[in-house]
Amino acid sequence: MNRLLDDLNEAQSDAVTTTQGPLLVIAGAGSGKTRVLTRRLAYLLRERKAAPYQILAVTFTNKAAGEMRERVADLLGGFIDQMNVSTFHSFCARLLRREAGELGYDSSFTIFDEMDSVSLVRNCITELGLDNKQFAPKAQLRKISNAKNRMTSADAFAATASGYFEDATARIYSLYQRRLRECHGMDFDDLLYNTVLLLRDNETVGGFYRSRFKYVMVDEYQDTNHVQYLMLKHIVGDHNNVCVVGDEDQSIYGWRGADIRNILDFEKDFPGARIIRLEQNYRSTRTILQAASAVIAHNEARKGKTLRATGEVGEKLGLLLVDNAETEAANIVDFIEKDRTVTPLSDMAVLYRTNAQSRPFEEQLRRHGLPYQIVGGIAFYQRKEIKDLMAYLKLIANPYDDVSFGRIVNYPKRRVGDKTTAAIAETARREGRSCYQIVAAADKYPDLPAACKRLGLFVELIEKFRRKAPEMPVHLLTQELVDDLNLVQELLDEDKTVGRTPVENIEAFIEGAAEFSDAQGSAALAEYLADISLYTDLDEYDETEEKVTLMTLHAAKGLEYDCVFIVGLEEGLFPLQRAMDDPMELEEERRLFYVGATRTRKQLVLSTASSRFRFGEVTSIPSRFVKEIPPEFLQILDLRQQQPSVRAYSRQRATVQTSTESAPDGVHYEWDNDHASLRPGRIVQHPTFGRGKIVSAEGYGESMRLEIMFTGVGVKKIMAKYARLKVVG
DNA sequence: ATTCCCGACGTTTTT
DNA sequence: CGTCGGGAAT
Repeated sequence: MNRLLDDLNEAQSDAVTTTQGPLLVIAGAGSGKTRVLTRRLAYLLRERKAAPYQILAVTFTNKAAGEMRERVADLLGGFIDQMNVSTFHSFCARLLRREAGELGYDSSFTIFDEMDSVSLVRNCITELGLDNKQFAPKAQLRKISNAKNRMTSADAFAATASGYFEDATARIYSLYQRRLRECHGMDFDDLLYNTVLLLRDNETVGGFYRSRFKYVMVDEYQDTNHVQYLMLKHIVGDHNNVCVVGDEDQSIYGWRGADIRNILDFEKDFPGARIIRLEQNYRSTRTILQAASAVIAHNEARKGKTLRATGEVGEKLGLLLVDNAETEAANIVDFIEKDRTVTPLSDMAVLYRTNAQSRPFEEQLRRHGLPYQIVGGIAFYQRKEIKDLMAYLKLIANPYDDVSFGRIVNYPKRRVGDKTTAAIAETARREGRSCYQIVAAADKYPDLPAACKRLGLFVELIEKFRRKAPEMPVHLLTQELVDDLNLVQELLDEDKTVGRTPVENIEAFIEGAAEFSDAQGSAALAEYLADISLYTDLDEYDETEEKVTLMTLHAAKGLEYDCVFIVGLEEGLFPLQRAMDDPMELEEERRLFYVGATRTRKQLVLSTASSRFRFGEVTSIPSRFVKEIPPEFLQILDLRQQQPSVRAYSRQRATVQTSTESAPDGVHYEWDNDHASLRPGRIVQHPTFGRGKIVSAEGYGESMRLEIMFTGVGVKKIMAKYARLKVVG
C-alpha cells in the first residue's frame, strides 16, 4: 500500500507513521535509524502533512544533513529544496543572519572559530592584567562555554561568582563578550545562545518560527546540551510535533555539555510522549553484538536495552598484543594488506582515541603503498594559510572584525609591529571604532605611530574588495585577492623546502568557493564565510573512496564498515587517564568503545601495546574494556617480542596459561600464529625446523600457506595454521 | 621590527 | 614529542 513502509519492521514503520505529538525513538546501534528518519520525512511530505519549508530536521553534522536531504529527494523525486535539514549551528547561523537586527548585530557578523575565540580570550586575560599561565585561555574559554550552554550570561555569571578565581573568570567572560560584540562576532556557543534569546524573548521572531515549523525532528538527541534543548522547546509550537531519535548508550559528548538527561527525561519534558524502541540490529554479527553488549553492560547509568541480532554468528574478535605503537601500526597494516583481497579498503577503518595516534599508521600505510584518508585531525580550514586568507575575507565582509585585522595587518609583512598595532587598538577603543576604521581614517588621528602610514596600500586593497564583494562571485573575489596579495609567491618564499602544499590548499580553497558560487548563484561573501566557519573535516569525508579510513572514535559515530580496528586499548589512553577516576567519565569512555565496536559489520580487531610513548616513556597495561569482553569471543594474537624466556616456556606448554604480568584478569594470552605479519621476507622461528625466512605466502588467515627457507633444512611448504611460528625479524 | 631560540606546557574527543 | 608563546638578540 505504501512503498515507504515496505521493507521496515513493525517498530520502524510505527516510528515513521507516528507523526503527531512528541515521539522519542530509542534507536540502538545498527537498528536502521537513518532509514527511519528519511522515510519519516518522506512520509510527512508524501502524506501532505506539511510543505517542505514547514519541516525542520536537525542532525549532528553537515554531512549527515546533506545525505538525509539526498535520500529524501531520492525517495520522493525532488521537491525538497525548501526543507530545513541542517545542524543546530548552521540553522542558528542562518536564523541569526536573518534576524541579526533584533539583537543589534548586522547580518554580516563574523563567526569565531575555536582558535579565534581562544586568542581573543588570551587578549582579554592580558588586558585585565591577569597572568595567562594562571588563567589558561583554553580553560577559561571552556568555563565561558559551559556558562553559555547553561544560558548563563556574563552578568548572571558575575552575580553568582565567589572567590578570586571565579571572580576573575567572570571578568574575563564579561570582557570577552564585550570584545566579541565590538567585533560584530559570535562564537559557536553564541549562535545557540542568541537563537534561544530570540526565540524565547522576542515575540515576533519566536512566534514566526513556531508557526512556521509544523514538524521538528532531531537526530542524535543523546548528544544535545541544555541550550539545544531550550532551543527545541522554544521552536516547537503548540502542535508539539517533535520527534527525537537517540541512544543513551551512544552518548559521547558529555565533555561538550551534552546532557544525557535530555533523552532520559524526554517524557517529562514533552508530556504525552510516545516511545518507540528500535532494538533489532541489522548491521553486525552476533559475536560482535554480544561482545559489545557485554562491555556496555558494565555501565550503571543506563536504562538497559537488548539489541537483537539478526546476522550470523561471525568470526571472533581479534586481539592483537604488540610491543609499541610502531609494531601496532605495522601489524595492523599487514593485516589490512592481506585482507584487502576480500574486503575493499573503503570498508576498513582504523579507530583511535586521540588524533595523535594516527601518525604511525600513516607512515606504515604509505610505506606499503596503501591509499588512506584521515578524517579530522588538522581541519582544512584551520591551516595557517587558509586562516590568513579567510581573515582577509572576513575583514572585507566585516570591517569591525579586529581579530581578523590583527591576524593580517602585518601579513604579508608590512613592517608593522606589536607597538603599532597596540596603539591602533588603543585608539580604536578610545574612539569606539574598530581597528580597521581607525587605520582607514589614519589622517584623522595624528598621534598614531608613523608606521601606520605603511598601511595605506592595505586599506586601499580592503576598500577595493569591499566595493567588489557585493557583485562578485566568491571564488573570483578570492582569486583576485590572492593575486593582489601575491600570496602564492609569499608562501613559496616562506617555505623554501617544501612550499607546495600551502599553495595547493589555497587552490583547493578557491575551488571550494567556486562550487559554492555555482550552487548559490549570487555573491554572498558573508554567507559563504558563515558556511565554511561551520564546516568540519568530517563533512567532506567520502566513504566510498577506495581508501582505508583513519579517524577518532568520535568521528566514527554513525558510520559503518566491514572491518574495524580499534587501536591503543590501554589504561590511560582508552580509557584516558583523566576519565579513570571519575565514574561518569569512565562510563562515557565505555560508551565510546561501544560506539566503535558497533561500527563493524563483520570483523573487529582490537590492539594493545605494552609500551607507548606519551610525553616520556610509559608502559601501559591493557584496557579494562578488553577485560570486559568474555574471553570466548576473543582470538588473541600475541606478537610481543619481550621476555623471550617466558614466551618460549608458555609456547612449549601450549596451554592456556594465566596471563602474563601485564594482562588484566580474565584475559588469557595464549600463543597463536602471527598471521598478520607473516609475509615474504620475514624471519620466523619454527619449533622443529628452527629459524627460516619466508619465501612466499598465499591465502590468508586460517588457510594461509607459506614457503619457508629454513637454514640447513631447505625450503618447506607449511600451513600457517598448524605451524607454531614466531616472527623474529 | 624581525628572527631565532628556548622553555614550558599539554593532549582527548568537535560544532 | 610537538607546538606555541614569550623573550632576547640583531
